[in-house]
Amino acid sequence: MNFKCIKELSGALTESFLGATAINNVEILPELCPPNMTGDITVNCFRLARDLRSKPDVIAEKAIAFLEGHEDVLSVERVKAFVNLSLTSKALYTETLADTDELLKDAVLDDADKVKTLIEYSAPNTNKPLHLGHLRNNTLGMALVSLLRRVGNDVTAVNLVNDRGVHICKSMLAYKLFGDGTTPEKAGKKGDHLVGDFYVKFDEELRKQIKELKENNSDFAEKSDEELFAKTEIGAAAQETLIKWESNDPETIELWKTMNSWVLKGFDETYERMGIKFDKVYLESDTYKLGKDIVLKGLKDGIFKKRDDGAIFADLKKYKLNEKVLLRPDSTSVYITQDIGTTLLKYNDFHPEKQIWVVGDEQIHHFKTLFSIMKELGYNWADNLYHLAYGMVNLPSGKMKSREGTVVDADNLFDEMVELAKQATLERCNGEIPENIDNRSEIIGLGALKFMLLKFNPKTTIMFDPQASIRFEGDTGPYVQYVCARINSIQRKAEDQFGKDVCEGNIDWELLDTKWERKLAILSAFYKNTLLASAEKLDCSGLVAFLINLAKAFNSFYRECSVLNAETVELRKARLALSASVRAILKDGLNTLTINIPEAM
RNA sequence: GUCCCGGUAGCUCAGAGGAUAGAGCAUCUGACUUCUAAUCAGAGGGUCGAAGGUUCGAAUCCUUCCCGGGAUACCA
Repeated sequence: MNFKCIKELSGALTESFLGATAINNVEILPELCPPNMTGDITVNCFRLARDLRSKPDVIAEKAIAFLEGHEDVLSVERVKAFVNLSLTSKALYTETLADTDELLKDAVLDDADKVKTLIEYSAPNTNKPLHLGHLRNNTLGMALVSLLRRVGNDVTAVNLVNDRGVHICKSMLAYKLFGDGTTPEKAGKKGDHLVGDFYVKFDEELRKQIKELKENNSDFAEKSDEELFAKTEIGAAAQETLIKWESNDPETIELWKTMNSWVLKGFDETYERMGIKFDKVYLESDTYKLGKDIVLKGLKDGIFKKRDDGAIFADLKKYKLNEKVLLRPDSTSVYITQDIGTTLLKYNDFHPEKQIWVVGDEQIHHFKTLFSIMKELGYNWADNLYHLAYGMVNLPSGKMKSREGTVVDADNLFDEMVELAKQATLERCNGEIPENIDNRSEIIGLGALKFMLLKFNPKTTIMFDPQASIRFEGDTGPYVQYVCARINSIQRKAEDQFGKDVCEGNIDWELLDTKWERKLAILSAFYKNTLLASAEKLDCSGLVAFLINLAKAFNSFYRECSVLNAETVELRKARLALSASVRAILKDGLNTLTINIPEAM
């Protein structure tokens, strides 16, 4: 929502500087007026100078002249080419919190700007449970899906599960060797954790065998672990398992199915806890052969080339990329071959205008290569493929490494957050245990975690300090949730004291004239642009910051202005309505970030 | 070597070429007989990695350099 006087100013300035024939009015996005200046919002005429083809000062003068006479404007002040204006209470509230339904409904893209989008995220391997790194992926992915839908796009969310390959065979082999017929039920463990244990077990055994090789054979002493993999008994067996899998060996397939079902069941629990739903889940075991035909056809069409040894490759010089092998000399696929296939598969399944991959930034080069190849293949939609590359999550002790046991397990982290939320809740309820304490703690704990992960710009590498990151105070999810809980509480008490119809009838918004009340209205005016800018940048961190600021402004208001003990009935009604409107925006924002709100805290 | 991403307060991070560079945490001072203190009000804390350049104006754009991370596979 943009204020009427700003829209009219835009028209007036456009006509004045560009003439009546200008096709579109110059867009004016006002800024929040800084605290040391007098005014509600600021029109920055420096920024308008280029579009209006005039000097900032001249534009500012013109803007002042127009705004001074405007009925919605209380006062204007010019500092250099900044035009600071205060709005009348009537204009301020009418166009913001007095009609929050409209404000929220209006916060969508124009139809022409809506894009049918397909987002792939999560993409787990079925050999170990999810850890904090996956959590960042999942949180970014689900929030992005939610945000793009919120502003009106048609979005399809898909997952591509990496359920085959030598890493899966490692877990399978370790299970065969050391599993002793255990199951998740027998072990009392989630399936993904159980399988992950065998993956670790495989690695332990592998390292032991590599060490023995090096000790017993001086030829091997200088070799890398990777070179020695196939020389170890267990490494060779893992490769053999993969060959058996690929040739459909019944026993191998049976074990693979069993263990994968354990893992997937475990993932489903984790997804459900986070609130993740995919429109479609692709399994790599179904899709890994795709792509080969496309490459062979590309060779026939002269798009790809064949090397003397038989390998087929793409020449990507014109994209400033190296040659990329697409089929090995033995004509087997490589990683990118599958991706060519699944990209096309996803396109054919959903016909999106844009495809987004939420994948870590170590794969930037891979996606550049993939997108270039899709362009070479001549798909006209290949210009709208986008890799949302997010940074790693590091610990104070350094990188997370499964092998060294330094990963932060996702399920354990959830439990820890929820338990801390529960303790914090219990501490403040004077021995009286709320009936829905578990549900409440779940919402607070997960909200804190998601909010923390979304606070950062996706491309930054996050430092996750368990001590510092698990917090419920300061700019955290619970801080915003708490404001909603406070408003709920006020609402309940108001109804108890003054009856259910406490907020009915006309609201006189102009009674809300303190700086704390006005601040809430001013901030709320920026909600639409915040959402749209976040969606455009594919980055929720701006929305997170907005919610913190609005929540902060409410807490200040809460201290300074009593709702239930307001001086008059009319004022009380107006403040109740104000609070309800703020809550509606906070709820809309948190829900867009896929964060829930507890009834009370 | 080449390419990509970072470097802003003690720490973690925000900062559409625009006003005196901000927030949270930590430290310090104050506020619960009060609509929920998971809160609020305030203080201290900065050579925006360095040096040049462009501009009326640079943390932001350009160049060079330094530091950290990643990529540069016929691994996934």
